[in-house]
Amino acid sequence: MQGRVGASKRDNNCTGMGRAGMVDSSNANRNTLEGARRLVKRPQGRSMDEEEQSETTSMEDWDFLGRRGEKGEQLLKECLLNKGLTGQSIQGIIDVWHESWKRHACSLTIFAEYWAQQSGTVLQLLTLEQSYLTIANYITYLKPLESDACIIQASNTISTLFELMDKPMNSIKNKVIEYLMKQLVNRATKVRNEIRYWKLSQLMQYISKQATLRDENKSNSNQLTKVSLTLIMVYTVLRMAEVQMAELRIGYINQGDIVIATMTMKKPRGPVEKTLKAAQNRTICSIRWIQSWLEKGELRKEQVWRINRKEKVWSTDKCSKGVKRVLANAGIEGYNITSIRKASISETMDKNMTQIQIFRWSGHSDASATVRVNYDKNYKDIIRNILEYAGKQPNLNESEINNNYTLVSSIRRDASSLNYVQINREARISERIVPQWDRREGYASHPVDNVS
DNA sequence: CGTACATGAGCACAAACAAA
DNA sequence: TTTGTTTGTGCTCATGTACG
Repeated sequence: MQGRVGASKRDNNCTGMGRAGMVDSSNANRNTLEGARRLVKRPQGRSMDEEEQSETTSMEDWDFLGRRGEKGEQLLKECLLNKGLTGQSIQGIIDVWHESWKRHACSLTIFAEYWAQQSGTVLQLLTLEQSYLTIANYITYLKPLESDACIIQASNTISTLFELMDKPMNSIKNKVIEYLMKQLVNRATKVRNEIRYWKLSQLMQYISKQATLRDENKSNSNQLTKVSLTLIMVYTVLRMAEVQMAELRIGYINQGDIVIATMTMKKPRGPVEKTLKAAQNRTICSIRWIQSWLEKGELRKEQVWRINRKEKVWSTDKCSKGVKRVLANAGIEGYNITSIRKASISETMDKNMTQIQIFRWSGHSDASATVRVNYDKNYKDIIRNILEYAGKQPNLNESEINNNYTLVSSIRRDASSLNYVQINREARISERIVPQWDRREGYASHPVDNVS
């Protein structure tokens, strides 16, 4: 039987959409696509296929039924099924995509519409030789129609699709595509402003004040969740999405230990476990806050924010908004969630922690490059001061500098954070001299860590 | 929810430097 | 001058976050 369960379901859906005001021409095009799909299907109709049908077309496999991404999802699955992947394998790929899946699906929908308009078929996509020509024409077609961000996304998505279809890389990404995209990408690049971040103390003082409310049992569960979430972000410098999918292990909470187990999606990716310890100051102790929150008992303890398909607790959106609320209440407005991470890291820098310690803690893999772009913005003014100072007092000798010690030392102290690049360089040199030194273990005990 | 915007890792390339 | 090596920089793309 060639009419697969999923296909017939989609057919129904399509006619439904057609009635909802689809223009005639595109309806016709859909038919060519559908027709081609059946043609492609037929030679593959083996006994294997029978098994696939039941497992790949059950209801919950369609994430975007009746939504924007529907045709994209359809296209992707058609292509990959025809490539010989099982439904389960495809689902595996989709699961890995996390946040990206939504975007890929929507973006592929645009491509599916374009391809249908070109009277293209799935079969043609499968046998396409020089994929970059298709991509290039597609990009050119989109240029007058869509925003820069949309076209960049479209280009990324379509090359991902071709990659998954095992087309050679040099037929997907080459100079033609690069040049076509250049203008768009340049326009989309953010202007690097100098931004002054808020001080962590501002947030901590606010939370500290809230602790009285907490102790008097006047905070509701919602508030406790938000503050706990914020504190976890401050202490662990995990990203929002990472905290949101985290599992809290509270077996040793009475000894003042909570383990946060999660996954990082940004590289270096993989499982991460961070331990929260009880802090001396109980008003801003994350353990105390989490404890009070759990005592409210509205959530299942081991899966605090986790969302699976059935049971939704706090989505990333909700978490993000909650934390922003806390920031706003603390008087920190107009900053995004990631600024917590930056504020935390900047705070440790101000306190003269060594760069290497900081980056081991924050999980950056190439510290100097990351910092160069993101965490030195607060110091631009200080640098300006230094330069101006040099201009005003060109001929100071050592004793005169000492006379001006208060000014100089304050500048020096603030500027000490600027030494990170040199410290890193020293670290690299040491590594070469002592080749047996293990990179991962060595950072903690290495003498560079003692630089203050 | 769909889309726009932002971030960060890794890569490729080029500048700078060193050695032949 | 040519060739080899190290260091620095910009670009790309996957993915996180914000916005309307």
